[in-house]
Amino acid sequence: MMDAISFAGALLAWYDDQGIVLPWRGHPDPYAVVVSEVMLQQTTVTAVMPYFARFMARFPTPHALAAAPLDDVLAAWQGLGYYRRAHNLHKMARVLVSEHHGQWPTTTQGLKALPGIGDYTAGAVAAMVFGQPTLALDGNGVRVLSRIMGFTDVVSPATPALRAFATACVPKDRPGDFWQAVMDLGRTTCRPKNPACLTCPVRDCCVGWARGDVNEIPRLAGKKERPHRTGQAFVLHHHGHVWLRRRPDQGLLPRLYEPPTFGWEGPSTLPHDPTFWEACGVVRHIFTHFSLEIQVFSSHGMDVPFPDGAWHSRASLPPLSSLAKKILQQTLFWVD
DNA sequence: CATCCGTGGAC
DNA sequence: TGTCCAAGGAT
Repeated sequence: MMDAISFAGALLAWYDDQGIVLPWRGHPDPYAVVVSEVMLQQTTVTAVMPYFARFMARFPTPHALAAAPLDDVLAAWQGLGYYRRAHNLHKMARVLVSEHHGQWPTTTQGLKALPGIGDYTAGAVAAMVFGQPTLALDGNGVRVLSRIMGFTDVVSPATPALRAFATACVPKDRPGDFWQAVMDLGRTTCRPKNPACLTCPVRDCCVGWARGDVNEIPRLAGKKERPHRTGQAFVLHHHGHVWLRRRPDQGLLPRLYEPPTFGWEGPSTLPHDPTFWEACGVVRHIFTHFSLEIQVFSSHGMDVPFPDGAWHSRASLPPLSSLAKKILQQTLFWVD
């Protein structure tokens, strides 16, 4: 496995030379690393940056997070997506305080037992915070390592050949830096599309580059096609107030608020005839597993027209999804 | 193991 | 405009 050793050495040399600084790097506090890792799940560094800064200012410690109302956490998360992460992070803080005396587990098994921490995040925290030579295979790790190996089969973090090569790569003395270097290389150079092989610091170790089939690697499992849904939304606003209801605890956009919507989450009948409302056009939104087109209707000063929900002041709106904000903006209701 | 979970940016 | 995709996890 001399290839693995020389690859890791060249990658770390590049990492030291690049000196890419990120706000959650070099933190002695595991909490900052955990928060950043959870935010970074399926989310770009660019998108995470402002959220991380605000979140750490608002909830500086696990104790502060555990003591905060869930609605405050959701408000800090709104717009970032995958809201179950916010629920899990809040739950994680409470478990840490109540069951671990605020002490972080230091093993991958212990970390993985916490809500919101899976295989990747447990390995990443164990390596970056506690210096353990664990595997932290995410999308970057799979892409970078499979290209270096020239591995042309369908691949995932569970693929034995990939895990074997990764194990041979991880330097016992700098496992955290190694995985962060893999992330940096994967984001800046070994990108999914248009990889910058000409300036790659580990080109000489790369079987895919030598063979010229980097763009065919990795071969990922096929994705499902996205169905289309349609529905309606009714927006009431009056004197700087808007009628909102809270979504259920589980499922899509859990516990976020929205104007009443119908027809796109299963069978439902319209409580009002849209004919007598003001049509405000449509809002389109793309979720991971379906696309959505909502017809938006608005009316002013009506009596309480929906069984659930309440008026909310524009000055202190509850946590809203990006979809809810789009719908409100469609009626020229000022949000954000 | 397949499905469900957001969002915005790049091309 | 459509498509892909980004430091995944829970069920």
